[in-house]
Amino acid sequence: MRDDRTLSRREQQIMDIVYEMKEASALQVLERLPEPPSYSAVRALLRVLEHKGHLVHRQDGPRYVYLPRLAKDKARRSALAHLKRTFFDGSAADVVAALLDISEDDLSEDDYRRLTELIEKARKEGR
Amino acid sequence: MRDDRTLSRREQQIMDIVYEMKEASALQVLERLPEPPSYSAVRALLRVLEHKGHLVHRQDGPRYVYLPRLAKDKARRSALAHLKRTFFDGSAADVVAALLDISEDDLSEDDYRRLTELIEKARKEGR
DNA sequence: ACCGGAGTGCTAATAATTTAGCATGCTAAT
DNA sequence: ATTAGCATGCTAAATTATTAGCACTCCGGT
Repeated sequence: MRDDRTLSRREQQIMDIVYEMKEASALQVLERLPEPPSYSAVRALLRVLEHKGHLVHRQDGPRYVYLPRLAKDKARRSALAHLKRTFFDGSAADVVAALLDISEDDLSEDDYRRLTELIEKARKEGR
Repeated sequence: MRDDRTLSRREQQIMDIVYEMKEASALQVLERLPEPPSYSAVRALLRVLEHKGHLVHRQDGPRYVYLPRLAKDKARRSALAHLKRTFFDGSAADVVAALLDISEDDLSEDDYRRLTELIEKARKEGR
């Protein structure tokens, strides 16, 4: 294990799954891994991720259920900031444009209203 | 090299750098890598990434300059879609909320106007 | 004509990741 | 009280990734 902050390929895949599911057992992770390895391989990785401080577990009956150690909120921001910088030259507006583009289908009238409100609110607070 | 689609840790780091810079020589990548390896290690990775189809290079005088093979637009969408799903339960509105939150400082009055327009436009087209 | 410097590709060693398998413990059902 | 099932931890082997170093080429300056 070279580094505690950056993740190996499998580690990254597993963290994504756990973030998406909020929490997951070894079996649930296994089921969602592309080119899934053995069950025990998954468990080993989960243990490593916990050791590195990315996950914590709680006992759920007989088994461990893992969840991200970092508050969802922080993880979100950090991932979003990284994406914004890496792919969008740091432009929030460009992110929104792309977002609308890929989201058309699942945005309701209410969603649009909410978005507009969010922006209005930020605009007022922002100064 | 196990897989052409998923990236190893270093490969991921390098791709991020190239995306952010639009294009980069081996030396430029090296300068930006955390815990930088040798120059020749970086060159080897760049060659691998090209072989895998993630980068292409063009000759720039005596040296190679690498750039992403995938159109920026596609790469953006794909990365954004992944983030939206992984961290935001697929909710575009939640992404925007977080985005505004981390972007306050660098949004001008004009930016806010542009954002509102984008949303208006999408709303009209979306139905 | 001969460096020196800066680029390339390639290769082989090293380091890290990823994996399977085994020993063990607990629980519930026969 | 055995057994089957499913969980755990651990370890060692196999696979991948990462790296440094060498051989070579090209160019510009002495």
